[in-house]
Amino acid sequence: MEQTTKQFRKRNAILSCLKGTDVHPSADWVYAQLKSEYPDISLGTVYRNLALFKQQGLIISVGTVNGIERFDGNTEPHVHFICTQCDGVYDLPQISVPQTLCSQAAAETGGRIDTCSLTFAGQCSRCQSTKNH
Amino acid sequence: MEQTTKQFRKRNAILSCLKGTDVHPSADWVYAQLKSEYPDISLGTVYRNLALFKQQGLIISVGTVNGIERFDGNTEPHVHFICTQCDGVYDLPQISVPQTLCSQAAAETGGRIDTCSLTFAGQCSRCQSTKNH
DNA sequence: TTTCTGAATGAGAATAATTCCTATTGACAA
DNA sequence: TTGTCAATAGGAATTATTCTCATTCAGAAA
Repeated sequence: MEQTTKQFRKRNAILSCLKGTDVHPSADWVYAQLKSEYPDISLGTVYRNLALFKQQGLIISVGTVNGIERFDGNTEPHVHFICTQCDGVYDLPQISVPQTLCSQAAAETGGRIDTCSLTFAGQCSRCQSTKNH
Repeated sequence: MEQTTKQFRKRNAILSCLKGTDVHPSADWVYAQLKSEYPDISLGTVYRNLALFKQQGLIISVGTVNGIERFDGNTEPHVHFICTQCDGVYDLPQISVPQTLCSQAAAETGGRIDTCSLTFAGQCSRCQSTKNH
């Protein structure tokens, strides 16, 4: 962890925000969260640091949901579920991709495999139980 | 298949373009492909029909690669590999997601699951063999 | 202390993928 | 012929994201 001097206070706050939530937030969500504690934080700073963390492997991208990129502070391999109605992104911790699949993929491509992402999409239970008027 | 009257000529051409390629193209790629045969085709028409086909289930979205959405005319469940260097999207036809995983996912979410997407990312063999100067 | 250098940032401009708007055209039915 | 409706072209509008640049700050050097 970097120092907590004023120089890195916002950067650390952005990373902590990612690590401390399971909503798989967008850049704008992080920005809104930190706005109260850091009123002068800039959206550009959030984007800049998210790109940095992603490149450093401290966070991952879940992909885009409705045209907006979503991030995940949990870099352990795990499976996601996306609700196409409320745009919520959820973890499915009980499921994992068999290691054999990754090996087979590596063999089939003949190239190098860095990441693997398994994502289900549908309608979450909350949206299902909500009556659509 | 819809009629091949002039009314649907471009619409059909867009769908045929998707069905007849394995490059998992972007809207702009489709537009460029059809431009020679249909010089007055509009990019808006491509976007409009891609959205329509996606909604009708005639094509699927592979997700965004470098901020650009990529499509696939093959709607059969299959696995993808994305090269992060050349942005190429490839099929991995020898791999498939075990049906048990989908069942487990459905059980774990408690909601409804519509789609499942397994995607590997890395560097394709062609990019690997290309020397980076 | 003072000066220098480089990283981090805020603010806003710029970019670019995608969507929206409107007039036009064509197919078909009455 | 007339009316209606869907499909389209063309371009404007939107918006998530990136870029630019002046400023601030921390730490090293003098």
